[in-house]
Amino acid sequence: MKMNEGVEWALHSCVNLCWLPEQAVPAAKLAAFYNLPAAYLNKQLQALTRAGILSSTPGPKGGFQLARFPEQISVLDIVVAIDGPDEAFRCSEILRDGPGGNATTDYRKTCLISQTMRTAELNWRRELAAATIADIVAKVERTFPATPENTRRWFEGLRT
Amino acid sequence: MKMNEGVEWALHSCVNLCWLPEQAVPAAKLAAFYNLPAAYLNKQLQALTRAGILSSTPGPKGGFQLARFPEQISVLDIVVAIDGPDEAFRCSEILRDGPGGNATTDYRKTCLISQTMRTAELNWRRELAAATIADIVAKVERTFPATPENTRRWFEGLRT
DNA sequence: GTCATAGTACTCGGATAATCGTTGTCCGAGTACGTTTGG
DNA sequence: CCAAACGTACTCGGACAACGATTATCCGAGTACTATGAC
Repeated sequence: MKMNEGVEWALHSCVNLCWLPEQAVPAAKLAAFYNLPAAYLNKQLQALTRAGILSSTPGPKGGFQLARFPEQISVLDIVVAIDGPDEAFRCSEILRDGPGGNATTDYRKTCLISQTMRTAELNWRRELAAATIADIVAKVERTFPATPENTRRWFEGLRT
Repeated sequence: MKMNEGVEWALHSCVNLCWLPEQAVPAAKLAAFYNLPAAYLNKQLQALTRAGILSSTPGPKGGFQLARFPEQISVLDIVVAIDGPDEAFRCSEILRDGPGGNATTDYRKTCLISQTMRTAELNWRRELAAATIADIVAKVERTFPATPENTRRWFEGLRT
């Protein structure tokens, strides 16, 4: 079980975009900040755009920027946008193929093993849905007060 | 993010083994119960054996059986045995490659994004660690009282 | 001097390979049982 | 009749392929800016 690596990149990029409001940042610059492969990060940002988390503008002075307020972007939103909506544990309803299996019943709901795995994963999703980008940004600014200004300056410096 | 499919098979097989105590059940029979590929299920049962969850005996009248009491086998134990111990979200510490990155600090602990993902996943693990095979068996017996006897009879019938 | 126009550089976007992990299969090592053979 | 040895069938165990998803890369469509030339 391995989550798509792009989730980490997307989360960090969204946090950085919070500190660069009112401007579009190209994928190449966001990638250069962490020395990431630019083309691949671009692919992830495209997924965020399709999900309505970012908005993109092509051409010179173009790039990506947040499409919503940070308070309205949950960590789960980004995970789903990059990693897909499917659950990790997928009940294949093997009880149906066993003796006494019924073709009509939905074993995803009746099977107690499925229920156990499902509720655990649902709570995981709930926790990630409660955490917003704004929360993370606030914690970073409280823990490392210099980070926002440093980040802003780094991107400004690259701009020249 | 997709969990190994064998986890579901392993969980169901362990529950079935609870109803067949004092005897070794070969992988082929456990697979036939759900029409699963026998050789591949065997592979998963091997992993459970390596983890100390099952004990195996080769030769005629051989097979697998629980190595511990069902109360001492958590769902997490089985997940870890089959799917591996690695976490789904793996912080690659990209902050180190960014400006102001330090080579000595452990960003898995300081990075707030990593913390958020980590605690959510830790809670997920905690929940699965609290659920034992005995719990699931008890719930099944309470919800479907006929299942244990039916299962036992099915395996006995195949034995002839 | 001013405006229109052509050119250029830059950006996203999707289509296209390479790599890794999961899925699936196979054959060999070892064990217990049944059978046979000698005493 | 009894016991020991042999052969056979069955099981796990790990090594070996096939498939699919993730990872990575590249080129084309479109846009805004810039430079140039005509009026």
